[in-house]
Amino acid sequence: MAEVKKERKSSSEESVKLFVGQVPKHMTEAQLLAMFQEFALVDEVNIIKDKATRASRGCCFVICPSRQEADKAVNACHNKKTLPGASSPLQVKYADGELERLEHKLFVGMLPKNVSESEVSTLFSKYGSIKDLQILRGSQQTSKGCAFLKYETKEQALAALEAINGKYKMEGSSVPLVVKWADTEKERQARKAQKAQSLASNVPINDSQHPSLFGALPMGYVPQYNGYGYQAPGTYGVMQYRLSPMQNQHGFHNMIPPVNQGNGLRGITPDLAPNMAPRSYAMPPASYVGSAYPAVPDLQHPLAYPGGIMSHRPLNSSPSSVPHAVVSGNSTTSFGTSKSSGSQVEGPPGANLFIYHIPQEFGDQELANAFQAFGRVLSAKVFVDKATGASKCFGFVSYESPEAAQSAISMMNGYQLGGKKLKVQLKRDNKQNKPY
DNA sequence: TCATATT
Repeated sequence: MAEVKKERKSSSEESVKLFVGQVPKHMTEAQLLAMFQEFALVDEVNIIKDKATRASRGCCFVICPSRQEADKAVNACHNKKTLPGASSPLQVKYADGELERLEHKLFVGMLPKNVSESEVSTLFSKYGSIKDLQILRGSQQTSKGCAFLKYETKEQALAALEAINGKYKMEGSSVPLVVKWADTEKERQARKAQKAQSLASNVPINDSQHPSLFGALPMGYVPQYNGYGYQAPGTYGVMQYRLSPMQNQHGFHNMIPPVNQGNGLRGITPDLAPNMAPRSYAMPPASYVGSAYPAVPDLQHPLAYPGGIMSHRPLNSSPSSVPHAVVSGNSTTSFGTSKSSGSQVEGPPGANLFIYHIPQEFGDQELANAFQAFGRVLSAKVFVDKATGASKCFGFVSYESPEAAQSAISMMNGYQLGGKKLKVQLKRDNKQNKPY
């Protein structure tokens, strides 16, 4: 019955969660706690673990009782200490969403374009002292009709949110203001990635695979995900249809291949239309298509390039979507059939490669396929941009043996693939000779 | 252009 006092500091309003990277996988929470407590008050350490294997993912959360203590930990440790076994210094920063939560930042939408900062300020000052306010503006300083706003306290922000959101119309406006908590950095990135994704996959692809997207719409209407980099007033992230003349003229309409205009022809898939491959790479002789290629590593053209067959979907290719050309034949070494999931398995010293100038559309699977002729591929990883999902065009391949790696280097280094020459070399090893 | 990982 009696009020239960907050039992844990770690769940209180003012506590701060830090994200810590470059944590050796063998370290325990107790060890980390002891280490961080040398620099700041710490309530708790949680190692972030793989959901399936429960193994450490090499990072953790640190809960500090206040922002001040959290800052002490950041200042003392971030980029300043390298733990034994780690390859680079500790990364210590506010966990995703913490800064936003701490700053109680509000988004205000549906502002009339002609209202000024001071008018907004006057309205919102009724609920507390405003620490920061900016109306978002375009290139000619024209208002975008929304603003970000910070109060001194969360209570003030909440009071304003509840009093104004959906209830208050500014002078001359027929719609009420929208007030909500600002998106976190992570939510923005997610939206950005989704946008990049739809641009990459919808626009250049022939519509036969996306009938639901365009089939029922009047010409000139394209689906948009919430257009802006922030909340569109009143939409809350829901798909909506907007007229987009720019995309109609230059983006979407002109991308439809002539053969598909006006005749309602569907079902021409990229697979059957080799002329629609986005780029032309040196293709293996036709007789090799359908077998694992190369069967013999010392061919002139050691690659089975999947171009024109699967390259439209590099980002979410899965073993089942990988066509014939690359997985059959002699491969006891097929990447897809061995353990390929989860964390990167590293081979013995000298068996791990760093590869640069990987074609943009290669994913992990394509990389593995390209290198499987030289030995069993333990893992293959192409690095991608976190926000956009686009390949960074470099990656790693690990073999069981250094001999395989050497063979791959001699065959593949300098090999021209998609306009650029691959650079294939042994991966650097940062933590080779660690002290006992 | 060398493993960046957010329970």
